[in-house]
Amino acid sequence: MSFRDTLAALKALGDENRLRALLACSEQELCVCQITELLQLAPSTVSKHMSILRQADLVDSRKDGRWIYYRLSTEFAAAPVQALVAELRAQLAADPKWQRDRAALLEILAIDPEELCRRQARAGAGDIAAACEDNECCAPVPAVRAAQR
Amino acid sequence: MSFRDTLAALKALGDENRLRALLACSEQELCVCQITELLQLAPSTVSKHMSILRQADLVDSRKDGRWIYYRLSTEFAAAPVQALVAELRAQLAADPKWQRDRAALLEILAIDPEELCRRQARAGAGDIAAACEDNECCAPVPAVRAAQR
DNA sequence: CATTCATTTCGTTATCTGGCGAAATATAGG
DNA sequence: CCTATATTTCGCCAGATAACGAAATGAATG
Repeated sequence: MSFRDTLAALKALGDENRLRALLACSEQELCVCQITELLQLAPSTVSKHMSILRQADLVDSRKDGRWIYYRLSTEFAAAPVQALVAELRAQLAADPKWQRDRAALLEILAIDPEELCRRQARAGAGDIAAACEDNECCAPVPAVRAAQR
Repeated sequence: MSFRDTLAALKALGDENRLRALLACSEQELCVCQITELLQLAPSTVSKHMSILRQADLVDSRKDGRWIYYRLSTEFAAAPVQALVAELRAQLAADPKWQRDRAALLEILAIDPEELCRRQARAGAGDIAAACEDNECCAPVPAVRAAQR
């Protein structure tokens, strides 16, 4: 656990979307399309973020067929960060922003990943972005809600 | 302690020079010219960094005449970060990079701040940068060593 | 009250980073 | 083997950020 490693971990955590992704993965194992749905970003962007988190030893990845699942690293190389994430989860339990993510996550998890990917493919580009109006948070799961109508 | 505050703290820590400055300040109270000497950056740059650390509630500042002293915040608003910094200091005790900083810090602290500032003013621009050759770390305290010859 | 000087603020510049879409990769199913 | 599809890699662009020097600020000293 060197200075360099610690710095990499802190850099990785110092981005809003990566922090949200990490916290989500700390709840339970998630595949890229689920994180994509949560963060409302392009799959390529999410992939990049997860790659950064993985290189910082903050998440582990597991391949299952076409899907790749990410989860909070069980034994971080970055030990100081482990304590941080634990504290973080405890502290943020009441935070509205994180609560919204948790709620969205429940909706996402209710859908079969295969079905989720199909909806995302159908949504295409453009529709999703338009659904997000308030800048305070990311809109909860447009593709999901669109499909519910 | 909100998501937003935590994120600000993590962003603040995700810069190499700020992390070094914070760790140095966690050892003991330091004025800007001392941190400037440690990091080998322009005073204005250091001032900016310390401002970011202060806004993130990671350091406190104290004014004493013309000098402004910074130290690790005693009771961070960002509680999770407090645990992190404590862990960090313990883990990094053996890290070569941090050891170099500690050694440089001892040299710097041996000099009266007033004398240190005078030397920095005399060194002017250009001389200092040229002294740093290896990219692995920042050269230890050119202004101090130059004066020792 | 003018000067000195430690620090901050401001404006500019070069680099880094996050975002996207298109193309590449890899895996399941026909 | 060929297609469909989940993810990654690549190339690019816009906005963020770290660095500097110059000018402003504010406190001690003559």
